[in-house]
Amino acid sequence: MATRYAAGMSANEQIGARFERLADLLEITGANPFRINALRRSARAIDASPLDLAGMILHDRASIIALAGMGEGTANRIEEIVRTGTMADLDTLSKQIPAGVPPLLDVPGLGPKKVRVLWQTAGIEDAATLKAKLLDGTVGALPGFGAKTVANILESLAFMERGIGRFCADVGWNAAQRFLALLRGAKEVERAEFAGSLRRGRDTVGDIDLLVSSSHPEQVCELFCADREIEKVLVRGDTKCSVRLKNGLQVDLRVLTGDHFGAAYLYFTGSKEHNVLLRERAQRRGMTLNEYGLYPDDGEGAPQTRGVQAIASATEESIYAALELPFIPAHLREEIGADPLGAPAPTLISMDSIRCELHAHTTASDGELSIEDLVLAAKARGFHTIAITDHSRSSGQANGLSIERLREHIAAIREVSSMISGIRILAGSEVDILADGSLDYPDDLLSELDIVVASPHTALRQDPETATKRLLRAVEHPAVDILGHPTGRMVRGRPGMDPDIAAIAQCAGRRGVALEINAHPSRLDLRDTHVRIALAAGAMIAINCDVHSEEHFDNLHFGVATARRGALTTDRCVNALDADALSGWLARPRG
DNA sequence: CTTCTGCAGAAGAGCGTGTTACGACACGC
Repeated sequence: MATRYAAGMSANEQIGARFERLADLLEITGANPFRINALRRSARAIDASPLDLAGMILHDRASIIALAGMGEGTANRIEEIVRTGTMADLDTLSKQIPAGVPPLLDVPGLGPKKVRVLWQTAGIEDAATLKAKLLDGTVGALPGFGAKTVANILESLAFMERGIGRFCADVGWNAAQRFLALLRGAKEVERAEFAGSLRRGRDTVGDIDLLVSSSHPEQVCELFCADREIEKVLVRGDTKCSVRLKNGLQVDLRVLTGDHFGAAYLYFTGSKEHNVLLRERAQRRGMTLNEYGLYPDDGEGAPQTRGVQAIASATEESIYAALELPFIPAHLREEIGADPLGAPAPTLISMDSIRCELHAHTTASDGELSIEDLVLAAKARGFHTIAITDHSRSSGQANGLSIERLREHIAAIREVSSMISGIRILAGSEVDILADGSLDYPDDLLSELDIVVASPHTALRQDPETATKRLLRAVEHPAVDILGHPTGRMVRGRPGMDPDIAAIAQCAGRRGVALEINAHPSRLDLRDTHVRIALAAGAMIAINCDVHSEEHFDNLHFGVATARRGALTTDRCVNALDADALSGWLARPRG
């Protein structure tokens, strides 16, 4: 919540943030929950939309209303923001509700009802006052607040003071792999998987959702809760546990029997919005869907407890089929933009389609591997090509190569190439795109290279217009093949630039330049929404690990997940080309 | 606020767990 209106937000995100804030305020006033939910849906649809909604609202209102979850009310509000720069009822509510009250919704254990009681009956208007009145006994005397609740809220506040929010995906990935190894090693466990936003491949995770099938849930919960990385067990039931690790990450475990696994996997993978859409669809077809299965809707409660035979439950595939839907890959279960449920899912790129790595560093600049070790590592991964792309001269902090050193480096790469067979080695460079869009080496040197990845590393706070011009100039340079980590953002770090991705992608498409998804979990740049925009504008996409050490090859799945979320298909990815097609691409005519 | 059924008005996902008060409610997913 603190990051709302932060620099680096796109125009859509700034509009979406207003909707989200209005929803928070209305929730505290006790407005119709369906209305609040609808506002949040609009906020997410606006955030994720590849369309320039502010630009469209005045002349193409109908296209906005046609999007899923967007109606007249949303269009009116967007128009109001565009015309007046503000939203009248948001301003009115902001005056009525003190600024410190909505953030209290973020305190685990507090929902809108409790926040409202705290504010209206105890005059608590911010986190600091809340803490004081928890400690002096004021809160404990309020209805609905017993000793346990007071202790839990204090605990939550202390946790929040540690400043931990969402985590980069790799933190979640590593924790999940460790727990899965533990669980899969237990004889009571038939199957264990991670679900949630980690399975959907988001660039950050708020917590980890683990799912186990077993006939002995209590023993599984006991094993799980005894793990030594756990700081605190938050919830401990017979089939459901929730813990917080020492690094602050929350991990939720749910145990079910195998015949329900598909329904549970679907439910815990989410997104929440996707679940709601599926359940509404089930209702319309006279069925009811919960985490145990898809059942005929006979109007009674909880079908799984009454021995009702499920229509589908063991696999996700069977449930989608029974709902007359194509199977929707986890990466597309976000209910975003123009992706209404029921549209046929594209055949997405997958890990085994990736045939080469086109962005890697050696000890010549800031990598850990020699040319030879890098090449052998790439060969061991089964790649037909590895591109060696050390930093250029301006990247002093990364030991970028001078013109002379690059010439020597090219010769050294050619020599290794003559000694190692079975993989093609490209002599390249990750050349800096300077602030004005020029490249960091002279043209004649760039033309000697087999491949050029051009990337921005500095001046990442440029305004969108300057950034767009800068990147366009790089894409138009005849030597450039790939635009590396185009915005320079760092996940949970810096916002990076906010250029007009559509314009850049359109130019890249014309010139045969690929836009990179940098697979490092701290970058994931392009991000998922950018990939959609770039594909619509006609660009090819690269998925590169930006290898600095052997383990970096293992980051590929993060990049592929981002690509899948952006609906990238194999035919639009340069890393999926076979060796000849890749050569053909690199030999394309340059204007 | 949006969507769907029928054009104005209703309906809107479903469950486990914990707290607080002992059936009901809030919360979080």
